[in-house]
Amino acid sequence: MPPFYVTTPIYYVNDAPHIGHAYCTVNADAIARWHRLAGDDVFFLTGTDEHGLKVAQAATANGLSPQAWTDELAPRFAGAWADLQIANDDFIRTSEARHHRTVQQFLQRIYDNGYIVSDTYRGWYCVGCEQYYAEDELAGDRTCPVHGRPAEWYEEENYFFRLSAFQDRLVEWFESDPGRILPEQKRNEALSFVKGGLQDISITRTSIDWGVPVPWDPRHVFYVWYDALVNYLTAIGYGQDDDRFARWWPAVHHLIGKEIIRFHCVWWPAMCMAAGIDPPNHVQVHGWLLVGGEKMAKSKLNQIAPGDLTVDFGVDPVRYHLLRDTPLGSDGDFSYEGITARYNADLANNLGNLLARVATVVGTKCGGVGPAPDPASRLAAVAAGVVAEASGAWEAMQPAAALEATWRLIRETNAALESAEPWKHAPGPAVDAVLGSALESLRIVALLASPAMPSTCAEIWRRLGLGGLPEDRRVPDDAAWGGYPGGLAVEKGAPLFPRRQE
RNA sequence: GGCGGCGUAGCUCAGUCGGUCAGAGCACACGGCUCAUAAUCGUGGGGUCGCGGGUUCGAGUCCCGCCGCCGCUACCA
Repeated sequence: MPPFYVTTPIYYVNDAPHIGHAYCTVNADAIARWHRLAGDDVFFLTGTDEHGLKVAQAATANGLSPQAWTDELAPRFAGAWADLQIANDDFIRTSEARHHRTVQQFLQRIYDNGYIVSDTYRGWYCVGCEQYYAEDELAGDRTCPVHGRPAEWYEEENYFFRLSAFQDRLVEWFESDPGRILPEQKRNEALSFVKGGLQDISITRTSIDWGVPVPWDPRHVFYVWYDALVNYLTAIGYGQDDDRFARWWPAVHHLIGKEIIRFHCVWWPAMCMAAGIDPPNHVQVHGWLLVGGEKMAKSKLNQIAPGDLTVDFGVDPVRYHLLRDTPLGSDGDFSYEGITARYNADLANNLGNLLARVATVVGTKCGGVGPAPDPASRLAAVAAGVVAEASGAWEAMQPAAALEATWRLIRETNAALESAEPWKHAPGPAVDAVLGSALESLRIVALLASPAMPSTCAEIWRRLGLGGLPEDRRVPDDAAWGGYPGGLAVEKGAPLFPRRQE
């Protein structure tokens, strides 16, 4: 089985989980589920980023140690993902011992290779913020934009990563495979940044101690980004289990938001090179899920918690909407009108209603026993085309396109019923052929849509009378026309997606 | 300022190498059906493919200019 390693960024634990986080995580989950369905050996990783000044400050403000503080916060993310039926294989926290060990090993290696050097960091520093500011970030008279008091000129001995040494190799990496960073626009953005020249980066801090200690100089801790990125290696046994590491690396797919392109497409591959391992195979960049045209932010009070939506719409409809309405790469704008429209059109009217009408007619014309599909049905060709298109789209990390293709089979099946009108005819082979084919379409839809809506598709599977779960099947083999055996008891059940008013 | 991108039906968007490319879904209108969650099916778009030039037998699809919008231009988790 080919290895398929997919990651989300580790989320900064000081944030509350919101649908922007959920957007990325659900996409990664659906893609992971698709690859499991395709028979790949999948490892899906997410987690939390817990170091850094702001976390330490928040902990202090709450009268807790940073560790105790993050122990309280991390489960909010893990819990949010459990609620959304996210099937991650591991959940990593950067404060874990295993991660500290890997960071130290990895960065020691880079140090030994001569790519981390001691140098002096100079800049305008605000004591209140405990932070450096670039010249143009400061207000008039070089005052801190937050505190309004003058920043001070500081010089600090720091360790620097020699990013500048990797410009040529990074360009080579970018150009060795046009699919390295997708979509192409983001790739070009990152590439032009690299071509514009790279400076060395300060990667350690002495001002705080909530972080991973620098092994060769314990007065320092690593700057959060330099420890955070390494999580992708920690979880697959870097330095601990060489066979395991070799199985998953560099066959990785990093799913990230556009705001962290530089870290993942420039710093990270360079760090890997410096440590003597291959850079990641693929970085998939997604846009932002906006609310009212703006990025969600604590300060704007426009964050929407996933739980607020799932209580109202259900888990699978929320997952479906996130996957279907915002293709990876572009920004999306979340709205209740948007999710409601999608819910009614695609889930209630098309999918839910199709299952209901077919189940009813199977009940009246076939005594509730689902007939076998017609091998010569017009839908067979439609289904084959849909399977091919949806598969291609999932492979290309385009869940929206995959689902759009899948829904074409639903529409065609509704149309086929309309033209055959089995409810008007006496029971018999002709009616059986039409209804069996409709059931077969639903079976294939349940298979293809299961990465997006695992619970719903399992329920459809069950109502069709099929044993096991869609996720136990394999594509493309089990998506071939004719897989529905017939002779199974079909259950109508309550509406899968009750239509929503307004 | 520099580099890059975008501007196609009311809405969200597809449109590979220039020649049925003027499309899909939603919304809307009309008609059919009444098995189904007032769901579904069919039919309907006089859209200057941002504006103006150019190349070509022929351009959303290539070139130039203009207008409008957006992203990046480093040490922020």
